[in-house]
Amino acid sequence: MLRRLLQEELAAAWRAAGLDGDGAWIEVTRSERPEFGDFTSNVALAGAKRVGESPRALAEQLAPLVSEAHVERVEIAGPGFLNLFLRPGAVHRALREMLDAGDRFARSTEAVGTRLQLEYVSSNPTGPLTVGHGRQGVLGDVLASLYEALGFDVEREYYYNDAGRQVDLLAESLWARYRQVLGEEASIPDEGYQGEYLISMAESIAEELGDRFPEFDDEARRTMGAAAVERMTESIRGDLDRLGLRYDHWFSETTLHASGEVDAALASLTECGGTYEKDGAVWLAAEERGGDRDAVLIRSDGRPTYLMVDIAYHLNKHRRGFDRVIDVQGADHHAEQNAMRIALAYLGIPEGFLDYALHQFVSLKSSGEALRMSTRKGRFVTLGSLLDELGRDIVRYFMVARKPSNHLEFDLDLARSESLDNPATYIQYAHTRIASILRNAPADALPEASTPLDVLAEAEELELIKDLDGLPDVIHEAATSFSPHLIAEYALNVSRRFHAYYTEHRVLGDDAALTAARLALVLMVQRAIRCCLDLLGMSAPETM
RNA sequence: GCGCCCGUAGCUCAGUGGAUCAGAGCGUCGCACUCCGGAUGCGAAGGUCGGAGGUUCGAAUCCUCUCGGGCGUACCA
Repeated sequence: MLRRLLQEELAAAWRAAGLDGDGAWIEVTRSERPEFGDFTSNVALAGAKRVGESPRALAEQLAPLVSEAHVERVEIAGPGFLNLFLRPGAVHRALREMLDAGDRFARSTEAVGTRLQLEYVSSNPTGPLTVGHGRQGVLGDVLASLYEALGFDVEREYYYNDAGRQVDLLAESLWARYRQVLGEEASIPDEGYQGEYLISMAESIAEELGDRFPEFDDEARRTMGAAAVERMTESIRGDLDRLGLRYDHWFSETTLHASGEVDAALASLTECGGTYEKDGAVWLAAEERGGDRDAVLIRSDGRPTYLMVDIAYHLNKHRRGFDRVIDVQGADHHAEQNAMRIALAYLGIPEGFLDYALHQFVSLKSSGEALRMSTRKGRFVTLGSLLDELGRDIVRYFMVARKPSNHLEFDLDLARSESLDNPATYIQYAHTRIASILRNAPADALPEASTPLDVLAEAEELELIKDLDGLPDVIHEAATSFSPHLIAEYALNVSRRFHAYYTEHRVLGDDAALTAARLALVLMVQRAIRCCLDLLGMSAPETM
């Protein structure tokens, strides 16, 4: 990678100047404009304070010490930036290395052996998945792929609860719908599920069972609950599958209760001094550790709260031997995170064990109208209906193209567009177009390992190569800052640069040497785009 | 009231560990094809980066205040 290469050379220059330290802190970035060279370093600006010299003087001192192996010349600009102009040969060598690395050119081995678990969606089987779950699912899945690209051993987990109070409420709501279908007056409980999805379910149950449950007794509760959970689980799994989300592990909350892990977690917490009793309930002493307020762990009626069970769940994750876990959650869960961190701190689990990747909500825009989502109130657009209309690729792209911390306004008009106005289509088209070039290329024109690349002299070609060369950095940044949108943006940029290059320069021509080199270049462009599409979970079509 | 997120071009958004940061897409207007997939490309117009102070040689970026929007602030999950 060119950036790392230059970083090392600047560090070498730093040492050659007899300055303190190894220069590992030096930053090198792609230049914004051609007149600022290919890469720029802030070494003199950031280093000035370290050695007590003026940035300008330090720059003058370092510039001549930069090796000429890759750098043609160094210019000092502005307050003391070092602008590095590469020799074309260095760029060609970078392309050669990428070609030689094959399909794994953008992957890293930096984290091999580290076990990471990601948990996302984790919706209970009490209603259909919404577009909000869709965003979380894509976010989680793409993060998982990104971490895999860094070499992590990643496990994707879905946590759910198919028993307890919420399911009872679901059962009662379904029973009320069922009585309504049979022509009776029946009302859904106040905290129940108002969604219309229970109506069609009630219809088929009424047809199947007739008037067998006039009262909401124990048997009705069990039957209704089981029927609702079964159908909802089926619906959820179907949507996840269609969105391309595959899990390694499904974790049922019930097992935590059955195994005694909830009780055990409470006991450990108490042993560590993290709990106290008040008003007949057991509380987490959060304020003592800097939390906003203490939180109930065991209600006065003896039932554990969601938080208590979640603590047991995270203890379970830790026991399973993961080095790190990342929970992907919506912004509405923010408050709970502090309590969880404090609980884990009490239990002596290292701070770096748990990370939260937070995301804001999704609204849909179609000719100006926006819908808010709420499962309980039954107001939402389902993920399923969105998939029906747009398909996996488009849904995934739009879900992940925005920074997670921002609200996502899903532009249905743009998503529906089948033309290249649609960025998802535009990127895929670049891939397809290259596939077409490769199909048209005569067999003897195809590049080989020894194909000379130095005939690639156009500015657009060198820029393209530098872009390709930067992909590993983009992947690293996207993973570690929980920012998969950087991949979408990168893919769009490379596609744009390719389309412009294609219009300006012919790949297949009379000059055999030039044709072979250009084929090597576009092959690499295609590989980079395919890598991004793979990471995003989108297809990379050969034809469209 | 308090906590978190967000306010950047008509619209949707990148950029927010300082300097070389005023950017992209869509929309609008104009231009370019005897040729590898025109489902492409090039260009133009368009913004006092919500507002006001402050720190600095330098702020969309850091600090304070303020306005606007979202989400929390349950013995719900």
